[in-house]
Amino acid sequence: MKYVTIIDIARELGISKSTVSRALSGDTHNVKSETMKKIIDTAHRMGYQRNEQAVNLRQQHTKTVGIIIPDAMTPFFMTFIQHAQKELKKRGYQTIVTVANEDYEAEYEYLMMLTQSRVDGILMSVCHKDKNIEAYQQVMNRGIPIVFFDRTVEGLDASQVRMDDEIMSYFMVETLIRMGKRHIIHLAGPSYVIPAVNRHIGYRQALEKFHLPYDERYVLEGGLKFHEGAQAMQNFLAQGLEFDAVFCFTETTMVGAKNVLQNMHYRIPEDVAICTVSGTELCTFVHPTISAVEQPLKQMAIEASRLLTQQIEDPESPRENIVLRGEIVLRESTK
Amino acid sequence: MKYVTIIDIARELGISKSTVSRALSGDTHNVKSETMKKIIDTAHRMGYQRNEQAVNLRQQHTKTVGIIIPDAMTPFFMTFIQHAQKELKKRGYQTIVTVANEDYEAEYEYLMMLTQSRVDGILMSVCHKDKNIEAYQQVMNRGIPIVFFDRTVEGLDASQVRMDDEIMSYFMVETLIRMGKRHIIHLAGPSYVIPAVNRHIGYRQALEKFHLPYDERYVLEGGLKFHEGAQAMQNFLAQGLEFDAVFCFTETTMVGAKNVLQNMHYRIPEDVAICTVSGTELCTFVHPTISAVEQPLKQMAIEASRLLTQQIEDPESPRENIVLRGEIVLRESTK
DNA sequence: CGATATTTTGGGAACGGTTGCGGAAAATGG
DNA sequence: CCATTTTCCGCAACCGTTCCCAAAATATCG
Repeated sequence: MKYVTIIDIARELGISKSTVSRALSGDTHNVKSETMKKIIDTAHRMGYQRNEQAVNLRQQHTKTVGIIIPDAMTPFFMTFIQHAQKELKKRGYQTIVTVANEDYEAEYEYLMMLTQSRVDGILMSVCHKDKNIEAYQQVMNRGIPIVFFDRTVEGLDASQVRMDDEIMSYFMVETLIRMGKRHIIHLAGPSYVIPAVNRHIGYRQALEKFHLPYDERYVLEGGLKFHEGAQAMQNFLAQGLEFDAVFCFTETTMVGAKNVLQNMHYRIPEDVAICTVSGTELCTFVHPTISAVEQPLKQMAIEASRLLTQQIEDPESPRENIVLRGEIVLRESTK
Repeated sequence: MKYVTIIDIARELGISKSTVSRALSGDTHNVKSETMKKIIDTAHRMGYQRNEQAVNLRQQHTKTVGIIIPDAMTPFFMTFIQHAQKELKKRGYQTIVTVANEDYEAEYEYLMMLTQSRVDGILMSVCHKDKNIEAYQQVMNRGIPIVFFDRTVEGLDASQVRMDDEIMSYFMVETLIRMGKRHIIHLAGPSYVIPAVNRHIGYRQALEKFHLPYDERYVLEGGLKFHEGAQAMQNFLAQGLEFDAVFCFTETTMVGAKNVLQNMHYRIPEDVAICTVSGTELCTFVHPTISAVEQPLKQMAIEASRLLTQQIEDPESPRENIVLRGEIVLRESTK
């Protein structure tokens, strides 16, 4: 019913809690190996588990980092988190992950909750590129480092890790064009998410490079969720415009759009090619499999974790803006 | 750089920290409203945030519950967690979620980590029905309640929440039979996960009820992961047996099997009907949409949270074994 | 107005660890 | 065998709160 403490162990052995503490933290230099063994044995026997709260209070750090993501349903974030947790653990940090669910007010609350729990640093992908910047700044001013990944933020003195979205989008669209596609829809994302705007830029640049007209009617605001992608596609279809390819800014809305197309009996890839940025394993689960720009998720997670722990351990360490190279994987949807 | 404490506030105002503490915890009965106002104002002005570690240490509880799930990639668990977090928050508890990744040794480690962090209770879906039972028992003996959901465990004096798997599976297979299907494959799960065995039972009962032969060759051990489902399907196909429907024990492996079928140009539902237990939104994302038994996820999360907090607050409160009713949703894959 | 009741405040011991400092005991050296 | 160094251990302060108890301030009443 009650947890055993070092005092219990000390009493059991008739020694002081200082010695017990030292032994349990492996201070071989200051406690006789014989005593050490005795202490460790009884600690084990009594089922001792260090009280993290007490240690944190005393040490003035928690050895845990908070992670805030906008969405838990996209495999992208979940995979990132798995990698980050692994890397962070390797570096001696626990993680608390929170999901803002695309709601920047919830994001703000989680941010406060995490600082209140005294996390040593925060890894985050933001809901909205400007809504909470003052809050981010405030947290950083208090000495809690934040590293942003993927859905980053502008004008803050913080480290960031992201993919080369413009370039990869450019290449993806170029691929479509070289396949002979001439009426390429861009299922874009909201203008308040930075990767969305970068991917839109890449799309536009590719069209320009190949002297194809840039037509606003072919740029769909597809939101972030499955049903928004579907809705956008339906709206486009209602206009009756000619098209032969869809370039999506992200996987989730791509699936929505794809479903609408298939329900209308468009054949993929015969009638219309589809591809997306930020594809994950999900692109191989659906039918047909989808060509995608894959993010170097693991590397992103590792770099972000490195940057964060580095800055936790040395607040003066320089901020870095890391842009990683994505990779195009062609599948059935663009045959 | 440093957090402000109640002592800083007390010093600023020339009063004692006791009074500040009382004011900040809203003890209107013991502090003059005037003083209260003054304290709250300066606390706000100085950017005070309560140190949770200190409070936890003092209060001997953390007001947080740990959640352990076997997998983060299945929408089922993610959705459950979202609901549980919401409900738990409503009841005044924070959550720490950990993902064991189908590895019971990792699960054990997370269990230890959570008790070390002194969570007040644990909500979990296990990796393996027997591997860690002594550990669960041990944790519960220490007075930390555990409530199991979905992938439950046998022979423990713990509350559990799950769906009526046998019955729903029975009905789903019955539906298939009534449609005229006579060679129904069961893509089963590992025998160490309880819902998998229950769903298998339901399948078998339906066959018996309708006097269809139960043939071991039609029961595929499909594992838990996408590729395992695909592999199992491929193995079955290699045997060249006749079949007209597939009843899957879970969504993830269903998608794997479905892809194999579609790659082999089986038409769904014309050539073969497909359906699954534990379907989520994902079943509406794929093409064609998939008939499924849907779990009352929200209700499961609410019940589990209620049971857990109840037991945290009153250790003597009786254990409950809640079996919730699932719902069959017919879609394109069984037309 | 003094006595008593009530409200409001302050002092200080916990909670469970860590750690600098000093002293006792043991080891080493001459 | 004594002086000196080294090893090992205990004392006590501290981290930021809460909360019991007593003291102080204020209100109530005959």
